[in-house]
Amino acid sequence: MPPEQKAGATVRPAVSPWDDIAERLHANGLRWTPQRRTLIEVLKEQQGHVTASELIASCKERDRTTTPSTVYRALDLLEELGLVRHGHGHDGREEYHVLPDQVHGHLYCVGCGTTWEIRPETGAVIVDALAAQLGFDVDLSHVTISGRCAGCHD
Amino acid sequence: MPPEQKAGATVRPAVSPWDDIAERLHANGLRWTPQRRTLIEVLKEQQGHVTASELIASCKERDRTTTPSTVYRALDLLEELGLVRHGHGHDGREEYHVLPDQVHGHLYCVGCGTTWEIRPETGAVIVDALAAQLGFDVDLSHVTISGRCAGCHD
DNA sequence: TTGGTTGCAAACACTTTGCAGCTGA
DNA sequence: TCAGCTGCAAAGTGTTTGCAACCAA
Repeated sequence: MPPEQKAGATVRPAVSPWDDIAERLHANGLRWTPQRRTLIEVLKEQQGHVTASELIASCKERDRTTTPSTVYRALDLLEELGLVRHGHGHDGREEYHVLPDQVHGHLYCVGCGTTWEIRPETGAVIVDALAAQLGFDVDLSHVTISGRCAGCHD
Repeated sequence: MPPEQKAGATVRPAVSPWDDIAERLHANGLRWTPQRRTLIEVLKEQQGHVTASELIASCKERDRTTTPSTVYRALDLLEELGLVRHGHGHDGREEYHVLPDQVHGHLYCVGCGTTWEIRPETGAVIVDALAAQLGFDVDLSHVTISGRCAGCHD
C-alpha cells in the first residue's frame, strides 16, 4: 500500500482526503483515537465496497480489542464527514464505500457471487436514461444490480 | 427460458397464475391451507413490491393469528414455484414482487421516500448498456436505484 | 391415517443504544 | 481537567429454525 505521501502542495489535497483527517476531526471538536486510526487504515486499503462486518473483521486483525459498536459509530462519523457512504448490497447488508474512489455502482452476479463496479462511464448511460425519461437524479453510489456476468449466463 | 408458454389463443391461463395455484400446490404434493390462502389474497392485491413485514402486517389484518414464520415459509415456497421473487430494497429489507406483473426495477427517492417502478422500456436502456459494455445479463427485477425524483432534486 | 403445515419460542445475524469509566487534547 | 470516546452488555430488528401438535387430503 502507498505509504504516507506528504505532499507540500498548497493547491490540491496531496494524496487523499484521508491524509488530513486528523485535522478535520479536530476542526469539529472530535478526536483522533487509535480505534479510528485502525479503521481508517483499513478503509484506505479497501478502496471500493466493503460490508460493515468485513470492516470489523479487518480491524480485529489489526487490533484484537476492536468492538463492533465502536466501528459502527466511527463509520457514522466518517459518513457525516463525507468520507464514506453506505448503501445496501445484494444481500441487504450495510455496505460502505470510500469516496476518494470515483462514484460507482455495483454489479452482483447471482451465478458466481462476484461483485464488480459499474464504472462512471457505464453508469452514465443509466443516469442519463433515468434523468431523461423520468427526471430522476440517480445516486449511482447507491446502486446494486443483480444478474449474471459474461462467464455465467451461457 | 420460458417454461410453459401456452402460445395458443385457445388455452390461455385465464386470469393470472394465482388462479390455479391450489392445483399447482397439489401437483407438488403440497397443501392449500387457510394461511396460504390469506397470503395469496394479499399478494394478488399488492401487485408490485412489498416488504416481508408489510405482507405479514396485511395478512394479520385478515387473520389475526398470522405468524411471521408461516409467512416467510410460504413466501419461500411461492418463490420456488416461481410466483414471487425477492430482492432487497433501499433499506436492505427483503422485498418481494409478484410475477404476473411485468418485470421491473425500482426507484427510491431519498428525498420523499417514494418508490416507483422502472418500466421495462426504461429498464431496457440499462439492460442493454450493461449487456453491450460488460456482457452482463441484468435481472431487472432485482434492481433498486436510489436518488432524487423530479420533485425533490431542485 | 399421515406427512405436509402451523404456531410458538428460541436462535440468529446485524446494528443500535445506555452508561460508567477512560483518555486525548 | 473534561467533553468526547470506548467497551461492554443489553436491547432491537428482521429472518430462520426446531419441534410437538395439527389438519388437509
